[in-house]
Amino acid sequence: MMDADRAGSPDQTETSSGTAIDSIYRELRRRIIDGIYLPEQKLKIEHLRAGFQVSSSTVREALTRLTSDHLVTAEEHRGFRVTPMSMADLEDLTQARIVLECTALRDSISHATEDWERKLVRAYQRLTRAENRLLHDAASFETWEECNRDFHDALAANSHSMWLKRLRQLLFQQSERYRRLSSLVATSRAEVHAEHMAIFEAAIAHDAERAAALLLDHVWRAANVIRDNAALREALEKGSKRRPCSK
Amino acid sequence: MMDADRAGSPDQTETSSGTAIDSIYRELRRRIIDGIYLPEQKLKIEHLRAGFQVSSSTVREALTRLTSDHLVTAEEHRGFRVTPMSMADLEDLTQARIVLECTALRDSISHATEDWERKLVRAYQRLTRAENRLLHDAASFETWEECNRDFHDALAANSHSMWLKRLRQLLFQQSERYRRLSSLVATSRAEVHAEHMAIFEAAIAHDAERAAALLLDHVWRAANVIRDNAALREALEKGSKRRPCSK
DNA sequence: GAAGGCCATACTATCGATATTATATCCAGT
DNA sequence: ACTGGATATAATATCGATAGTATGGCCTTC
Repeated sequence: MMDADRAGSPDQTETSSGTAIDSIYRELRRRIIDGIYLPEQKLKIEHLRAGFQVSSSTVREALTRLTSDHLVTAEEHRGFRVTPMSMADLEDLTQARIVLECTALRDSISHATEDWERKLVRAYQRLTRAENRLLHDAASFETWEECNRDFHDALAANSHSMWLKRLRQLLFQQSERYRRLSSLVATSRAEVHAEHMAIFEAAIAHDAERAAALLLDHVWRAANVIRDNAALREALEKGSKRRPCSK
Repeated sequence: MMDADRAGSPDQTETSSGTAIDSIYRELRRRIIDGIYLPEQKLKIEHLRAGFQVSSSTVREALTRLTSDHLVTAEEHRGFRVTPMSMADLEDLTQARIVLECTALRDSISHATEDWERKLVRAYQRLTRAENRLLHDAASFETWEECNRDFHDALAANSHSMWLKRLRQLLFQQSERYRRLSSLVATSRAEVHAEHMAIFEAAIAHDAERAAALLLDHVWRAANVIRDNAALREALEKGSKRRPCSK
């Protein structure tokens, strides 16, 4: 009844996920990261319920889950809203990311294995292709972002610490919000690619210190690019004090 | 402001919370950390609902929230259960904690202010008292744990990075689970107190490197104590493979 | 004309019941 | 006996409705 819309292939066990909560959770997450829902925007249950054609409880649980990702903030008796963004938060986030990303990378390298390196090479190559394509095809941004995420995941993947990886991923997701906000069209692609390459090579060479230092720079610069670019957008931030319309 | 839930107000942080979900959330969290609910134990909604005299939705949301703390794990169509514990996880957790605790402490010291130091002194003094009391009053363990938490919170409190503090707190909470599991009766109290004192003095002296190094040792040793003590309990862990009865 | 309290309105929190899905049980077929 | 599968059972996911709270506007009062 409810999933009649995407029915059709009997063999396929559900495209996105079995449970409605989960698919709504994912969709909302996407919208928040993509900036479709703006920071501090109110997320009214009734409104979303109607949009998704599900019951309020379902939306409610999806929102509660988003709270774990710190993408949504709940206030008692005042419902849910998109977690705010600010330059201060970006600064903070970047600092924390550097700690986790670099630690995880060092750890990865110190446990280096054939298998990990193979995967890292693959991720790097895909990213390289995506970065080349991006030079003349601005529409492939989506793909690039995915490859970028996979590459950074791959760098950390070999760390034995699930906790480091888990927390790292949480922060990375947060940083994606900021990256989207500042449509980083103006970024000098070449530089970013050079940074990725340098990190990759240091990692493959098992030079943990060098790799970590390069990664530190990389994360830091990316944040700077966002900050500068978002200088324009900051107006938007300040403007959001006047509570953006929810409808 | 918004996360004042477990802040250092010793007077009243209580059940009187406006919403039912929240009070059940807290109670469940307490039970899990205290080990009343064992690792991997199934948390059946219907059973809890009856116990708390509330509706299933309420319990469900409380459980979903616990997922953020990684105290509860949800599997699709298979409900919720207490997140497993293992020696491997303790190892991992300790490593990650060291990174965050030490970074936060360094950061705290580098921004040192009068006010912070005052608060740190107070927390240290309370902890000292609690540790003395603990020598002849084993029942005051509860209090000690609270003071210990406050002291470590205070060490990190002056860091400007909300993210570091947030993640640090998450991991600290996790470590409390392990501390409880191994009723650390046998711990040589004197040593622990000496470690606390040394960290405190280095922090007050603004010797960030020394303080961080001492804290590293402290966290590491605490984990070792737990591991050794829990060697006995490990049987329990292995035994849990045979899924503990959920009633 | 401004401060303060009261009511209508809009949501949220909570409920109890139903639809779905997994797990355990039991029976046939080899 | 043992595997395979149909059915009963137990829990979960989802629903739709109601009880409870905050918020903003309106009216009274000074």
